[in-house]
Amino acid sequence: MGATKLEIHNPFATEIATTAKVFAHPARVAILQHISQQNSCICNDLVDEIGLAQATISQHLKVINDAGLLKGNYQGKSMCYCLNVERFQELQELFNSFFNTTVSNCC
Amino acid sequence: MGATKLEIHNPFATEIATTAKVFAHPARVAILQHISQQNSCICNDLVDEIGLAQATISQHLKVINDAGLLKGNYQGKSMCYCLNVERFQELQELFNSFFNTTVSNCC
DNA sequence: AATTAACATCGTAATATTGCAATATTACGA
DNA sequence: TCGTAATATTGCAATATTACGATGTTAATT
Repeated sequence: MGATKLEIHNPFATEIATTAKVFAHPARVAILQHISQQNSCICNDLVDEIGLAQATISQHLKVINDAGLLKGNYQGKSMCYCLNVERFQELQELFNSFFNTTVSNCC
Repeated sequence: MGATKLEIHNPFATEIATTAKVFAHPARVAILQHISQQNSCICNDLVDEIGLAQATISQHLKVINDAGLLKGNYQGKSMCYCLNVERFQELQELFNSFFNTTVSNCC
């Protein structure tokens, strides 16, 4: 054995874990920060900015996108990646509901 | 190649990612939930509760503990695991500062 | 149509994580 | 101190993730 036993855990725990995974790699966090810091739509200066190969950045973008965190469209030849703020806030609330319902009752 | 290139990312991104990893497994989230839901100190009924082997639970507890999230002490023969609420809130604030500084400026 | 720029996808190697059995270790009671 | 219950550690197999070169795809430009 070795793989994660996803099916045995409660849906909320699974949802939190799935969401956390998106943020569990510094490159993805850095990509989100960079997209956020630009005041115009940004394409793959991410490759220069983050310092990983284009294929790798693209792969990370896919993970972020699969979480519903991107809105993209074509502008000329290059993609435009923007943050899906609504979804981002949804995830923030998910985390906060986890944090806020987890308390200590002993010691 | 294949391993995470940790050194190339900014410290904040690395910190968020490291923290997120703790929550990036449903078993660890479930463990935190369970510890939180008990009104007395809890030991390894976690094994029954979560449905993983004792060695596996112990391993996950180590990850959670390494993040500073546990306070434990011995009670009779068994460990008492409690949430370190201060640290937990610290991490919540860390996440929120990430969420709150990440915004969308385009599209 | 051919070229080119910007991405995406595929294949694969390197590394990390997960899970468990087996084996320590630790702390208590007999 | 011996036995036992609870937990930690070790070693290893299975699986997942990360990274990148090579190659495909798409859309604008020539």
